[in-house]
Amino acid sequence: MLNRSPAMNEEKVYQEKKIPEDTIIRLSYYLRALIYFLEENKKVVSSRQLAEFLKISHHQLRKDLSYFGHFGKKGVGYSSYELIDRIKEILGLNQQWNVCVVGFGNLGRALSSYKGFRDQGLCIKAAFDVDKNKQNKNYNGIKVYGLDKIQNVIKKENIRIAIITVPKENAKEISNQLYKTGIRAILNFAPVKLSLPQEVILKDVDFSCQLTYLTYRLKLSEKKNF
Amino acid sequence: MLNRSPAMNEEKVYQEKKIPEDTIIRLSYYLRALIYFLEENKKVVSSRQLAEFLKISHHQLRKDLSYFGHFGKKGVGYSSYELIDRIKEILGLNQQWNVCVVGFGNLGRALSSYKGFRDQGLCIKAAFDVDKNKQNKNYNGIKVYGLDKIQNVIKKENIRIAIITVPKENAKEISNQLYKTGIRAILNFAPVKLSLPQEVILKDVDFSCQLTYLTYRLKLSEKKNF
DNA sequence: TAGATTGTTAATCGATTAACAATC
DNA sequence: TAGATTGTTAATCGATTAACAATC
Repeated sequence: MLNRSPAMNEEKVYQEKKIPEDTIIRLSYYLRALIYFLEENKKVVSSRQLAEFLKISHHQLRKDLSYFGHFGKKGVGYSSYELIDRIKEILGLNQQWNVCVVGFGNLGRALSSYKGFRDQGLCIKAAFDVDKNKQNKNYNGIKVYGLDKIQNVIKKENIRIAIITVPKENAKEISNQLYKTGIRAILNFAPVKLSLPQEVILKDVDFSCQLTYLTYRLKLSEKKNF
Repeated sequence: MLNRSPAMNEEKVYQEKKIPEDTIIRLSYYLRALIYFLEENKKVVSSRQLAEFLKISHHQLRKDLSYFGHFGKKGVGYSSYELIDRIKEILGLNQQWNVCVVGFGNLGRALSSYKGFRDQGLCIKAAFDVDKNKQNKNYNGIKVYGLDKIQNVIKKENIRIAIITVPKENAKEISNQLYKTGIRAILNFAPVKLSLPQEVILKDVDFSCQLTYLTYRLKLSEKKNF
């Protein structure tokens, strides 16, 4: 690679192996399962039990965890409570993350009131929308601002993550604006490929694609049965 | 890939090579890009142009298409119009699919009014909710029914795909009910692992997981800068 | 101690990348 | 013909699966 920045070499110090994105996603599932087991008063769980519950292989679960350290006791299993803590630490969920939602249509509203976020340290601090009628109102404790307030509110509320739910025509411009205010992590629901510098962590969620995968598979299984 | 589904052996008879799920998802992106290019009056596109637009490699694009046939002209490229048609055919988007939404909260409403679906042949025909206040009303042309009407409406409207947006506590029961009425494809937004027979095509969408991936990466890049 | 279960290494599998012959 | 681009085969890369030694 040209122009390798010094930070690149140091990275190795912190992380020997590249960790698959799927592993990270599965970590969230492990966390959820562990919380469930703890609620059921299971204080120790084995990789087999967790894996069975989540319908994956126990090999994979142990392999995933092994990227990050040794969390279990051989012959015994994992302490639910401890492993929850460790996974939260790995995922960065032991701290609070302030989030904003840009675009306060149906989807923006849905995400703003989504219960699952808050107990993960994900805190939606503000929403933005062009529509004057929506502005300066509270919705489930979340205030809606005009787009011109993006810069100020993000700074003031120390927001690090943005969720884009604006129409696809406006998504690119909004994403650039967010970048300028210092946002480096975006969850994008607009069906467009955003053009942002590499340093931005970008995740696309695309409903149409997912539904279309279903139609593909349905069509396929029809062929099977003639 | 997460949660690879096992029904693969039988498919082999009808389909020589196993096709990666990611390839199918990318096909949706190719389709979208092609539609964009056609709107811009580009009647012929090369794999390089499409790939550049989507920020993937042209090798991958051609490889993906090669699973399904030969759609281009060597030395020339692809006819946008033709390739659109072929991809729609592959994905099953040349026919209408009737869909229902179970759970008419914010998210259910958001999906019901999502514009991107209809021009893909995805037609939301009905919604269901426990809340009596929501029932028997129209919302953007979509009627909301009580849960007791699931069986009847799905049959009557010839619905093949269900979207689950109920709270996690109710998702499993709803999914079983849907299975009993003949639904074999489900897009599940509830953060629980559903237990359904293998034949059911199931796709989970999990907002928390995706956001958490962002927190993980943000935390990681912070470490790098020391 | 015997049984159970972890953590890690090795083997397998599958997907992506690259190269190139075919051909428009 | 020369240049461009596809489609496919081969090479590489990476992730999953399996096996097993370590050890509670």
